Amino acid sequence: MEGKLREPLRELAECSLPAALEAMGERWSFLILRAAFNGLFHFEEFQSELGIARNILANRLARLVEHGILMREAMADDRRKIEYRLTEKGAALLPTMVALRQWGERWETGVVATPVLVDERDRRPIRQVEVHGWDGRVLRKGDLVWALPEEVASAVDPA
Amino acid sequence: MEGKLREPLRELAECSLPAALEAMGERWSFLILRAAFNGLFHFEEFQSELGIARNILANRLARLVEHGILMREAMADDRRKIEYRLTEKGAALLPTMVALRQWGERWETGVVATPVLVDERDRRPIRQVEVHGWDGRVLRKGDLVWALPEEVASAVDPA
DNA sequence: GAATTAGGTTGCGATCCGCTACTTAGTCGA
DNA sequence: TCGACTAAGTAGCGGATCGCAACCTAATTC
Repeated sequence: MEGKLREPLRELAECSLPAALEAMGERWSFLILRAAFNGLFHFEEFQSELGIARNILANRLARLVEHGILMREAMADDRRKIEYRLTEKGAALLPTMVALRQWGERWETGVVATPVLVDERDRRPIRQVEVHGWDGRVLRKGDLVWALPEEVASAVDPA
Repeated sequence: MEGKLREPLRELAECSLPAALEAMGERWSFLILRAAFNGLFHFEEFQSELGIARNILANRLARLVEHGILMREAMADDRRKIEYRLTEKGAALLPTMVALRQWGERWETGVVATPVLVDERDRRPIRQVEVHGWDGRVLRKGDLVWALPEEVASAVDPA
């Protein structure tokens, strides 16, 4: 029952988790990302809201820009001001960030944060982020297997 | 259109993302977790597969045990051997880990990893991990708002 | 009881983090 | 147009963390 989910770790190069962590794995990166999701765009905003040291913040912002997660743009009306905003690639981290936050709520702080994240349309709380199979079933640890490309049932294939 | 998703960052204590990062935000933590998901249990397995320094590995394992993400248990048949295995809390990080990995596949390495994660039951690839609303809609950056508890539509409330 | 193995610990140099102070370029008000 | 101010960094430095190699200890095997 145990070793169902088994990836050949010998080929670490084939796994993109290290690559993702290369971009987002440093201290503060996720908190900066969250601030960007929350509508903060400027150096001083990040600095005062997060309480991060200025040189570290400068370093992280440069790194996130290098990795294409944030865009850096001087504002037209006041060219001192630099706007950092999420790229499509950065915005694509939303599920990861929400999943991590929900995990923290459930298992670390133990309380649902106030205010709560809701769907703007119906003002209901969002669902837990889960792993779903092709048929929509929620998959847990034991439901996953690694398969070679030729072993994968294709989407047009009837089951 | 921009600042839709806005959390009052002044109350950082209310957000559990920092708490989650406290537990999982250090170097190697996620890769150790992935190895644990992949059926590795022993110190030497982690060490040789990840190539992590022994003192750092010892430190991370102790930390993950402290946080209740891994369990540490000496094996009955050979009491030198220690088994580290995922707790329920650790297993609950699956969606976060898969989301991060999928993001890396899509945006960093650019290739779908081989082998591929499939649902054991139908051998089809799993879905992308997404944020869903109460009604099942996929929610993106602009679809989310923060709401105080009294503003949240309850599940029994008719829309 | 000697050799081996699992899981660490220790020491040390290199890197990273965080704090404070300083700098530089652009803007504003008189 | 000159001085004050502000946004976004950079520089210097002490402390913490990382990574490598060597060593250690208890349990097991021969």
